[in-house]
Amino acid sequence: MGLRERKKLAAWRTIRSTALRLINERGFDAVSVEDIAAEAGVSRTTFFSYFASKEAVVFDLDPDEVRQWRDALENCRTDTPVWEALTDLALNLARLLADRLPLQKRLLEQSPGLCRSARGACDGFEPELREWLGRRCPDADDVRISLILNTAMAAITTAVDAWDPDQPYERFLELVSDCLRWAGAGPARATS
Amino acid sequence: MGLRERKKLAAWRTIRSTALRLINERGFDAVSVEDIAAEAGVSRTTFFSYFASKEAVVFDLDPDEVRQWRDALENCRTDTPVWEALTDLALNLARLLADRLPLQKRLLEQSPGLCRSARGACDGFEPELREWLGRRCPDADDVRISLILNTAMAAITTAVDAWDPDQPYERFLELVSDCLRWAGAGPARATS
DNA sequence: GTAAGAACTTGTACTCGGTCCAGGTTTGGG
DNA sequence: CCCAAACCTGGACCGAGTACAAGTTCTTAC
Repeated sequence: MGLRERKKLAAWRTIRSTALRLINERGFDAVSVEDIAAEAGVSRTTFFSYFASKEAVVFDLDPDEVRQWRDALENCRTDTPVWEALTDLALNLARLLADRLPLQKRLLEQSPGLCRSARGACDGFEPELREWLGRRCPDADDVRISLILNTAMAAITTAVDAWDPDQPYERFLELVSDCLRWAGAGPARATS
Repeated sequence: MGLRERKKLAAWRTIRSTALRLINERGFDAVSVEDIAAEAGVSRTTFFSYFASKEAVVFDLDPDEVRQWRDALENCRTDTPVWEALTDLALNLARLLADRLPLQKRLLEQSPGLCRSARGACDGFEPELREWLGRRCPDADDVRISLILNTAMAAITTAVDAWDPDQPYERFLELVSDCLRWAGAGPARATS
């Protein structure tokens, strides 16, 4: 890894941690991109060369995390039913994000403007997950694949919504697991 | 209905139809709020007093449609299983939106910026639907209610995504119906 | 070691969405 | 007919995001 790459990663992390600190202190809407850039010792333009939007600085994954996530996708067991494997992946991901998710959830609660883009944050995982699913269920058509994906996303979203970030993280993992189990079993059966 | 209200509704409809015409001609990103306001013979400020955002002018419901939707919610049969009733509601809503949905879908395809807010458009129905669901399943806890709601939304979203707006609208209704049936039955069972 | 060139940063200027407000106009009720 | 409330308007303002030209720093090939 050359000097250039190392510097880039360092800059990325500086900007991100600075941003999270400021936003944590003052709230998302009360911090401008200028504030973040200035405090991180970088220009506004540079900020936008690292993050596609102000929201992205809250939701983007660290390159390390991306690598771990890809590994999890690769080394996923193939002998279990799809929905179980999907649940494992989700729990895996949840553990991967344990550091930042409580903060993110707190931010979501206090500034509704972020909620919209939170949806978009999940979309980052979508293409790879879809490809994985396609490999995993070669006989399913596109609509079914999308449906499985979107249902799983909905379950995870529900877990995030329902979770109180002051509760221990274990509680969140339970929620993810529960929601996926319920969704997997089908809402039509569970209700009168 | 007084003159004031009638004028307001007329203005709402003028702005909306003007906006849809322009956006349809030039694309969402190539039309500014100024353009819309000017063409509708109204000021920019007034535009924002009618619509909360530029996206809203594409997705907001006509007051008439809102009334019809509320009616559908009220007069919903209570003797069928919840998921079936929910499916009926969705199909009802889909028929209600038959006029504009093809256009909306075409816009979604061509300008990805709209996709984000499309999610938010569904959120408009959420509070009332949630209340309806709560009345319908008094013994379910909040998380379960959310899960049912979000799963249904995911199914509908999937149907919208999968639908080609050049296909007849009947095809879309089928997709909605199919997606809700599959999601209701549970993705865990349908897959290996 | 150095020179050419790619990659990165920066300031500036611009567009556009969205908010705020003060003042003018219209409408409805009494 | 008149007053108060509701409505519309222009203008000023803020912040996100983009474009670009000029400057700086790293890489690489010689």
